[in-house]
Amino acid sequence: MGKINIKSIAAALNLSPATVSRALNDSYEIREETKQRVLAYAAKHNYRPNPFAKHLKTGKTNLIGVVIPFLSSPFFLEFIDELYKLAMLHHYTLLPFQTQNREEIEKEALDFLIRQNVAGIIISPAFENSNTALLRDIHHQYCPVILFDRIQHDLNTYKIGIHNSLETFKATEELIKKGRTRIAFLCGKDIGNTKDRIRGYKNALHNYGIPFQKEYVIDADYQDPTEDIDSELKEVFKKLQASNHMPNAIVGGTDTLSIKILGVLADLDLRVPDDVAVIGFTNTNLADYLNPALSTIRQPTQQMAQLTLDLLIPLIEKQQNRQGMVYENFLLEATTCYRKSTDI
Amino acid sequence: MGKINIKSIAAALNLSPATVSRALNDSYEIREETKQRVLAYAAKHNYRPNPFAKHLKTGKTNLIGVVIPFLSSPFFLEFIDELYKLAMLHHYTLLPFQTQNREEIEKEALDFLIRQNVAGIIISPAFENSNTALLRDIHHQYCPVILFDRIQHDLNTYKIGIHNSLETFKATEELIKKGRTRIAFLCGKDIGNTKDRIRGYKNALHNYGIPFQKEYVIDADYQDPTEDIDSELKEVFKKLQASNHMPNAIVGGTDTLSIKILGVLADLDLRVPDDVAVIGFTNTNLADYLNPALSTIRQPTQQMAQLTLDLLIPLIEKQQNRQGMVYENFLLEATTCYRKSTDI
DNA sequence: TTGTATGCGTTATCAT
DNA sequence: ATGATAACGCATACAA
Repeated sequence: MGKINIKSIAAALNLSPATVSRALNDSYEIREETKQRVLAYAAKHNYRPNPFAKHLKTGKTNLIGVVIPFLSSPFFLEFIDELYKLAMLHHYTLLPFQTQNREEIEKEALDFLIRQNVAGIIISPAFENSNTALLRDIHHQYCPVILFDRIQHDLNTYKIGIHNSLETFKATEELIKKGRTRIAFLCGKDIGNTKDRIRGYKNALHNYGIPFQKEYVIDADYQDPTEDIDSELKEVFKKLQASNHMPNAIVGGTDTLSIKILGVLADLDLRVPDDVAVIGFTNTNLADYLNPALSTIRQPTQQMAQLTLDLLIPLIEKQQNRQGMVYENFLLEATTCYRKSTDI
Repeated sequence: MGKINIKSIAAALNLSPATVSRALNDSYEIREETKQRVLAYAAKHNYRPNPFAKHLKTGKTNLIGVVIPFLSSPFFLEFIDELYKLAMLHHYTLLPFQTQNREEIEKEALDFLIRQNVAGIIISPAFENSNTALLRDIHHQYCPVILFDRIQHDLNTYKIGIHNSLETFKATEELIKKGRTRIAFLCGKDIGNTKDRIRGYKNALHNYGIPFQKEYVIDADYQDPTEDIDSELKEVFKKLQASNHMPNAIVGGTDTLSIKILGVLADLDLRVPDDVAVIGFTNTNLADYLNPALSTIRQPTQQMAQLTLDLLIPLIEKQQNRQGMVYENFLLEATTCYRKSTDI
C-alpha cells in the first residue's frame, strides 16, 4: 500500500485536496455526505496527518515542553510520569528538560523548546523568578506557560502547587504534639517554596509558644540531588551537638534533604526517632525502606498533572490574549504519612 | 527582528536560497569564501533551521525514540538522564516512552514513534523477544534500533549491556566467601536478563560445591515497581522460615526487588546482615540510606548511554542496508559496592 | 560555483 | 460546496 495522505485520498475519491482537508478538519463549509465519505475512507486506510507538514503550514505543534529541575527527585519523576499518561490521551507529545536548578540551563531549555515550536510549556522554575522576563515574553507572545510546584514566581499565569506553609505547619505541629520542642528545619537554596515552608514552620512554633531559633533553620545549598550534601550537613549537626544545641526533631523541607538526613544522623550515632524525630517532604515510595521508614508529606502528583493539563490544553487550543487574563492559583492538599521516623 | 531563515539570509547576502542552503549543509560545491560569509551571518543572527521544514523535505527527523519498561527504576532513570545530556550535544531530541513491561503498550509506543518519524530507536524490551517481528521490520525498513540492558532478544542489532552471569557470579561468590551457603536468588518475571543471572548464581554455587536448591530461586512476578510485591515476598519467606529453610543470604536479581526485600526482612524480624546478608542489582544512589545500607551491583549507565549513542548515530547518518550487517554485543563491566548489608 | 525551479503534505485564500 | 493555487522553510535536480 502506497503512502496515504490528503492527495492520495483526494485522488481516490475524485475530490480536490482542499475538500479532503476540510472534511478532515471538520469544516462547516462542506456537504455532510462528502465529509462522511472522506472520513470513512481515511479511517479505513488508517490515515494519519503528517504532523510536520501540518506544523509547517499552521505554525502549531502538538508538543508540550516540560521544564523541571531534575528527574532524580521522586516528586518530579512521579509528576512527569502522570503527565505522560494524560498527554498521550490528548494526543500531545511531551518534551521534558532538566535545569539542574540553574538559570542558564533553564534558558537553554526554553530556547530549545521555542525552536521546537512547542504548543505550551509546563515549568517548575530553577528558582524564584528565574528567567522571569523570558517566561513572560514566551507566555504573552509565543505559547501558554503554566507553573507547578515552585509557584512563587512573578509570571502571571495558572499556578498549581500545594499549600506549603500549611503543610509544613501541620508537620511541625505533629512533632510538637509528640513532645518535641527543639525542632530544626532543613531547607535547600531558595527555590520559591522555601519561604512558605519556613513560614509554616515558624507559625507552628509560635502557636505553641516555642521560641524560634535562627540556628535551627539549616540551609544546604545544593544544586543537584547527586551532589555530596552529606558531609556539609554532618558538619552542621556536629557543631550543634558540640554546642549542646542538638535538635530532637527535624522537618525536611525538600525531597532530597529528607532522604539524606537519615544517613547523616546514623553517622552521628543518633537514633531516629528516639533521639531525633524526622518528617520530610517527599514522594518516594521508598520511604518504607529507608532507615528508618520515613514519615512523609506527599504531594498529589496525579491530581497535579491532571489539573495542569486541564488548564493548559484550553489555553493552547483557544486563541486569546493571555496577557490580559485573570489566573487562579490552585493549592492542592498533600497527604501526610506517619511512619517510624516520627513514631515516638 | 524578523524571522531568520534561509530566504532572509539569502536576501541579506545577495545570494540565492540554494547557495545559502549549501553553505549551511557544508556542501562541497560551494566557494569557501561564500560559505564562510553565510556561516558568519547565520551565527551572528543565531539562525536555527526549522526542523519541521527540514523533515518535510528530507523525510528525516532528529528524534530518537527511547523505549524502556519504566522510569521509576533507578537504573533506567540514570540511563535516560545520561542519554539526555549526550543527545543534546549531538542535536538530537529524545522521545521517551514507558512500556510497563507490557508488549501491547510497547507496540503502541513503537507505532507512535514510527508516526513521529523518529530517526532511531533505543529500547530495553518489555521482555525477551517482545514485539520481535515489529522491531525487525522497523530496524530493516524504517530506522535503526539498538538494544540495551535487556539484550536477550532475537533482533539482530547492536546490543549493550553487562555480563549478567559474571556479575551475579561475583556477587554470589562474595557471599559464599563470607561463609554463607544458604543463598537465595530473587528474580522478577523473565525479562531476558533473568536467565543469565540465574546461571551466574548457579555457577558460583557449583564452583564452591554448594548444592543448588530450586526453592531458593524466588520469583516475584510483578509488572510494575509500584505494585505491592511486598506481601507476596513476605509469604514466600514465611514459608521458608516455617520449614526451617530460611536462607542466610540473598542476591537480588532486579533493581526493584533488591530495594523491597529489605522491608520484608525487617517485617519478619530478620536482621541484615547478621541473619541474612543481601546484595542487589541496583543503581540507586539511595543505597546508602536504605535500611541497612545496601550492597549493590551498579551498572555503568554513563558509559552505556555514551556507547549507545556512539553506535546509533552513525547508523542513523549513514545510509546502509542494516539487514546484512554484522553487529557486535557490548558487555560492559559493572561496579560492585559493598555496604552494610553484606558486612559480616 | 551559483541560481532557478520544484516538491515534501498541509492549510488558507480566492475563485467558481 | 468544491476546486485551483499559493505558501510554510528547506534541500536538491537541473540549468547556467
